[in-house]
Amino acid sequence: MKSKRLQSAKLRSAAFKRTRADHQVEISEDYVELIAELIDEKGEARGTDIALRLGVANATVVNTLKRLQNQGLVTQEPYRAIFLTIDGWKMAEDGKRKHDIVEKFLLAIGVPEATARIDSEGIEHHVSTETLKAMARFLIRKPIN
Amino acid sequence: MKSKRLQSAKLRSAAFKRTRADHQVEISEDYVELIAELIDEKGEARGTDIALRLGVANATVVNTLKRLQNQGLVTQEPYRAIFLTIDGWKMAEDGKRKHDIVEKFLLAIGVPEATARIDSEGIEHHVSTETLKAMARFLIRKPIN
DNA sequence: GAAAATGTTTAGCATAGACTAAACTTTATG
DNA sequence: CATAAAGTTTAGTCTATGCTAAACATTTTC
Ligand SMILES: [Mn+2]
Ligand SMILES: [Mn+2]
Ligand SMILES: [Mn+2]
Ligand SMILES: [Mn+2]
Repeated sequence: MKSKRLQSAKLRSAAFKRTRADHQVEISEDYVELIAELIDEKGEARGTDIALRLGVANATVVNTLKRLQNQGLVTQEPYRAIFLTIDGWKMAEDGKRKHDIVEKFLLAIGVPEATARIDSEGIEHHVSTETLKAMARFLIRKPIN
Repeated sequence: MKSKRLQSAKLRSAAFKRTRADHQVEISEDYVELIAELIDEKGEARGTDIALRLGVANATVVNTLKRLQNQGLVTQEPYRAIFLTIDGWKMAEDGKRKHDIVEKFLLAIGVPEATARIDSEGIEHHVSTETLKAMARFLIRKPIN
């Protein structure tokens, strides 16, 4: 009982710290995933399309892309389309895989399609490898009915 | 086919917008839930304990509590404990209920305990009423084994 | 009850992510 | 090919969340 009390602050803060860490990479993940999507769909990713799909202002995209470039996830030149680096592609693919599993999993437990699309956009970033595995296991055993 | 394309930017941005909205209330939810927890456990909530459990600096807690006070979620006086308003209690209780369902649900699909504790801290804020219902349904049908 | 320990606030700073408005560049159109 | 439209960047601002270091207040201890 006492040991549980004593550890509880440390245990508790570990969870909050993980959530804060998740939030730091969340935007990067969404951007690269979206850029990959646009390249796949339209052949190239332009700032305007990113802004439109994210629902943010153009200037916000310009700002964030600068950071992604500093992080080595994208390359860009003025007035040109945006490209992903090797690291960017890797993050995009991992992100898409995770996103798909989470969304399909929500559908499998009976969440309506529109809601699954919306909720998975936020949930995906807080799902650890172990939870993702559990979701994937569930999907194998009990596919979408 | 075309209509899907046309709607896709709007549909896509709706999901991102919801996630951004979730993030705006996330910290408030975690704070009031934690404050309720401390009051329950120790009889009162002090800044230091909040900081310790969240894993942030004391000054950060002071800052954030000012905002929560402006939002009408807490009341406080210098060098005194922190209290929840009616609205604060409501948010804390709703938050705890949601958090519990998410955590138990993760356990039910086979996520290890430590991981369920950590992941639920982030996931809880992105779970809509419908998804929460689906999780609750699942728990009734298939309780933790 | 004075000194030390603990708790709390203030001050100053940094980064991320959002916005609007204005400037500039590229592309399309008449 | 000149002008209009569309796309992109820059500049300036705001809020939220975090930090450290220093000041201040309360509580405990001797
Ligand atoms: Mn997302
Ligand atoms: Mn919670
Ligand atoms: Mn939380
Ligand atoms: Mn989140």
